[in-house]
Amino acid sequence: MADRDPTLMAGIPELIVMSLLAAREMYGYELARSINLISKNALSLGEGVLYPALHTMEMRGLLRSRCMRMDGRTRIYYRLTPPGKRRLVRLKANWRRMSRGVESILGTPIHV
Amino acid sequence: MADRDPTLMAGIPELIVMSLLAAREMYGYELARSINLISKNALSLGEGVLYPALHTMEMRGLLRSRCMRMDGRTRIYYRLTPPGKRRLVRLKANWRRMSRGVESILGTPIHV
DNA sequence: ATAGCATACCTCGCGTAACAAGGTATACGG
DNA sequence: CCGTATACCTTGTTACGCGAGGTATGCTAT
Repeated sequence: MADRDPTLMAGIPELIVMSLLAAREMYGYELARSINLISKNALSLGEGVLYPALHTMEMRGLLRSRCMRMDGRTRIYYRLTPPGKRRLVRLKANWRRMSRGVESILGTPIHV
Repeated sequence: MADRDPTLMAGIPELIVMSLLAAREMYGYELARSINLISKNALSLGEGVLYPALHTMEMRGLLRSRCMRMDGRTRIYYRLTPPGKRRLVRLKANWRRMSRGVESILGTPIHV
């Protein structure tokens, strides 16, 4: 369980969210802004993608959330669980693998 | 038309098929084998993905097909049309962009 | 001959993920 | 007290990727 590889190339939202959460606890809105910021707008997770993704991941036991009041704001912070960390390792490896695969084809002017 | 960016990160089948066809005319089965071969099995397009994709792309005017008899085999060869070439340029740029975006996040142990 | 395998094409139906659009509520500055 | 930014959420649609299955032909070995 929590061990499937859905579509080989989709699931980037899951990958980048987990990757950010590996560094530190963050809340939804913050994740959305960080993704835009760090990737220089190459990536952009709409809230209609982000929030459902967070809920699904939590339901699958990959994330844990806790409600906190900070700066007069109620926020839901998420962090990785151990299964989530394990899954992140696998997702990262899959990404690199398939990314290299795509590059190998893009950079093949003359092929066999 | 023939100008949409579907899901930001899906459409890899379309990208790699067009990328191969940019080099030379190929037929479906050959594409499937080439993708496995060149990517060293990092990528694998099942026929349930490949053939529908080819049909869709042809319907959208990105590919043209012609039936040929070769080596006692009937094959359907596909090649890029001018709109297809233009679209390939865009898809490639999108791929690089989003690929770099993902890497920027994966490689961010300490972030802002 | 003929069985079996590789080649070569195809379709149907499912699950699910990405997305847009819309909705609620609170804090804060002017 | 109004607008904007923050912060969360859901619903409905779409379409993509995929597995499973189906057809037909040519080659090779028995």
